Amino acid sequence: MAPRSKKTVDATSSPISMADLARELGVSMTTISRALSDHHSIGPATKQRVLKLAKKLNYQPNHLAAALRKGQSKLIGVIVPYIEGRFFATVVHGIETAASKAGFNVIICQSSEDVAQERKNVETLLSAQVAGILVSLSRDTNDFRHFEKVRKRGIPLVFFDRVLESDTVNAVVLNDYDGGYQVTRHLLEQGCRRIGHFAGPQHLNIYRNRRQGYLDALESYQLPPDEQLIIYSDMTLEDGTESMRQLLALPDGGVDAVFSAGDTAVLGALQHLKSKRVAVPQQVALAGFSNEAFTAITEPMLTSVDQRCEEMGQAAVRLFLELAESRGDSAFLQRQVILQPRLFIRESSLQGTPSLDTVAKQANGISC
Amino acid sequence: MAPRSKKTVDATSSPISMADLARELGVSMTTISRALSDHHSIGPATKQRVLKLAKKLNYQPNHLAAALRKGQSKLIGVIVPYIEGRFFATVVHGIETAASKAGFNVIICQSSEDVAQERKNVETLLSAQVAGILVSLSRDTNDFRHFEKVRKRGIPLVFFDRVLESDTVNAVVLNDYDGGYQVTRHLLEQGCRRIGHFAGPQHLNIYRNRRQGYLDALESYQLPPDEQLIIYSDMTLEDGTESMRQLLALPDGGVDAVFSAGDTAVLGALQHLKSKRVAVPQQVALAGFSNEAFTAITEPMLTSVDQRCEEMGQAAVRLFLELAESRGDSAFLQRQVILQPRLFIRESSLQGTPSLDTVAKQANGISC
DNA sequence: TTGTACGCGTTATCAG
DNA sequence: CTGATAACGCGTACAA
Repeated sequence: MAPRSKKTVDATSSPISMADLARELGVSMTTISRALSDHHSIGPATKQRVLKLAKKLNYQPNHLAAALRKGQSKLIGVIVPYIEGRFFATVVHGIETAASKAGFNVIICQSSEDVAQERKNVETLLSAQVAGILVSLSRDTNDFRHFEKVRKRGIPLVFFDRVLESDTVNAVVLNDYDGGYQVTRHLLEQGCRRIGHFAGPQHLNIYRNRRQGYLDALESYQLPPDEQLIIYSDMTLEDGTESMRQLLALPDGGVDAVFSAGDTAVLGALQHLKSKRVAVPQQVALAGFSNEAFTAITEPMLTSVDQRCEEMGQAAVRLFLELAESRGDSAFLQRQVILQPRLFIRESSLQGTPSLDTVAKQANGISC
Repeated sequence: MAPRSKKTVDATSSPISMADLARELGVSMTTISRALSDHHSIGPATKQRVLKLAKKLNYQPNHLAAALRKGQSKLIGVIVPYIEGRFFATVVHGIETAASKAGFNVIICQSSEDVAQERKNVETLLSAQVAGILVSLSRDTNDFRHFEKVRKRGIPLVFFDRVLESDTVNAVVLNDYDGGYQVTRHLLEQGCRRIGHFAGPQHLNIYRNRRQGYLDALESYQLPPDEQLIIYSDMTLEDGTESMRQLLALPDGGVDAVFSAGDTAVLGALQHLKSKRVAVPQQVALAGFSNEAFTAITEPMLTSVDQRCEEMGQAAVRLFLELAESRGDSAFLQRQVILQPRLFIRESSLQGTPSLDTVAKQANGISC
C-alpha cells in the first residue's frame, strides 16, 4: 500500500472563469464581461485592471458558453466530398485562411461522395451550432431535402463548385462553360479541326458546362458537333487511356486534338499516345482541366484550365459573411459568385507558332 | 410606411429543445434526457414515445450546451503548418475519418509555418473547449512554452510528424531514420558508391533523421561520410536544381547517385540532369522522400519513400482516444507511435538488373 | 421509474 | 458607469 502522494503533481488546474476574475477584483461579473468585450459603458480605469488580471491569470474565454448564450457560435462548417487532392485541399486552405481572419473556426466534414454521409454531416454541423455551412455536393446528390432544415433555421448556406442548378441557392462557382470555351477556342486557333472531348458525368454542373463550352466553341468555327468524338467516363487515369484508344480507333483517321474535362484523364491519354508513338502536340494536341500540379511536370507539359481554388474558398467565406450580416431579410436574397477561369497554355497544345516566351511565362503558374 | 407583413414567410423556426419535447409529452426534462441518452432507468414505453416525438419534431441535440455542462466537447483541434499539399491533406483526411468514426468533429487550424500563429491557434482551440489537440509543428518552433497550458488543463496533446524530440511528449512519427537507411542501402545495392544527399533544415527531426539513416547506411558499407556530398537547403524545386549543379561540379567526378530528403528537390535535380544530358539512372541514380503523386509520372519514374500519411492521421486519433480514456493518471504516461516507412522502387534508381516485375508491381503505389 | 432543482460560463435586461 | 438577476440547453445528484 504505497501511500499515494496527496498533492499529485499533475494537478490539472481548472480554467479561470469570469467569476474568478470578479471575485478577485471585488467587482461584478457584468463589469468583467464589459471590460473584456470592450463595451462602451465601462470606466477606463476598471477596464485596465480587469484586462491586467485576465492576462496575469491567463484567462481563456469559453466560446461554448458565449455561443450558448448568444445562440450564435463562431464556427463554420465545411462539407467536401474528400479533403485529400489538390482542388479541395486548396479550397479549404482558402476557406480556413479567410475564416480565421474574420474570427471564425472551421469544422471540416467529408461526405466521401456519399449522400447518406452528407446528410449525417449536416445533422452533426447543426448539432454543433455552426454559424454557417459551406458545402460542395457529393457526386450522387440529387436533391436538397437534407438542406431544408438549414434554411429553416436561418443558417447561412453557401454552395461551392458542385451545386444543383435546379434550385435557387447561394453559390460560388467557376465559369466552367467559359473554361471549356476558352480552351477549345485555343485548340481551334492552333489549327485543330477534329477535336475530341473527354466528358465527365453529365448530372454534375461542372462537367455539363465544360462540355457545353466545348460545343459552342466548335460552333463559333462553324464546326458541327460530332457525338463520336465525345467520350463519357468517370475521368480516371484508366478512363483517359481507354478513351484515347477509342478516339484513335475511329474510322476516319481519329482526332488532331483532345480537350479533357479533367487533368487525370488527359494524363492517361498522354501516356497512351506516347506508348503508341503518336507525337504530342504535332499529331494530337492535348488540353486538360484543373491545372493540377503535374501538368507542369509531364513531357510535354500539359495545357490546362486553372480553377482558382483558393479564390473560391475566400469567396465562399465572403459570401457567408454577407449573409450572416443581413440575417433574416436576406433569406430570399440569392447571391451567385462566378469566378473566371484562367487558361494555362503549355507545350501539349502548341502546334504551329510556339510563341515560346508566352509559354515560359505561364508554364510554372501553379497558382492555385 | 408600407405595413410590413407580420407573418413573414421566411420565419426562421427556432430549434426544438428538450424542454419543448417535455412540454409536449407532459413529462419532465429528465425523462427526455434519459430517453435520448439511452439511460438504463427509463421505461421502454416512455422511451419509445420520446424518440418518436423527437424524430417527428426533428429534434437536434445542442452539443454546445451538453459540452458546457460536461466540460467536455466532442471537438478535436488540429494544427498543421498548411493544409494544401499532399502530405498534410492526406493526414488530415485520416484524422477526420477516424475522428468522425469515434463521434468527434475536427476543427482545423493552419500555422502557416509561423510560431506566433501557432500560439494563437492553441489559444483559439482552448477557447473552443476542444477535447484534444493534434499538432504538427511549424518550421520555426523551438520550444513548448505555448503548449504548457494545454498540459496544465489536462487536455490530451498529440504531436505528429514534426515534433521536438527534446521533450517528453505523445507523438506519432515516421521512422525517418529507417527510411533514409533503406533508400541508401538500396542505392548501394545497385552498385552506387558516391552517393550525394540533399538534406533539409537540421533542426527538424524529420530531416535530421533521414540524414542519419543515410550516413549509417554508408557506414554499413564501410564508406566514410563525405560532407562535400551533402547539400543543405530548404528543399524547393530550385534548391534541387542548384544542389544538383553543385554536385556535378565537384572536382573528382561528381556522384553516381543522389538521395534527396524530399521529392520536390529530387524533381529539380532530375530536370537539371536531363537538361545536361546526364542519363538517369545509368549515370546518376535518383531517389526521393514522400512518395509524392508526381513520382509515378516523371520519366524516368522516381524511387521514393512513402510516409504512410493516412495511417499517421489514424494513429494520432487512436492515441488521442487512449489518452482521453485514461484522463489524469496518464498525464505522465508518454506514448510514442513509430510508423514504418515503405520504399517504392521505381526506374530512377535501378542500375543493373532491372527486375522489372518488381517495379511494375510497385510503380503505381501511391497509397498515401 | 420519474420529477425537482441546480449549475456549467457567458451575455442581456433592467435598476440603481 | 456599475450591479443584481435571468436566461441559453443540457446533465445529474437528490428526493419522491
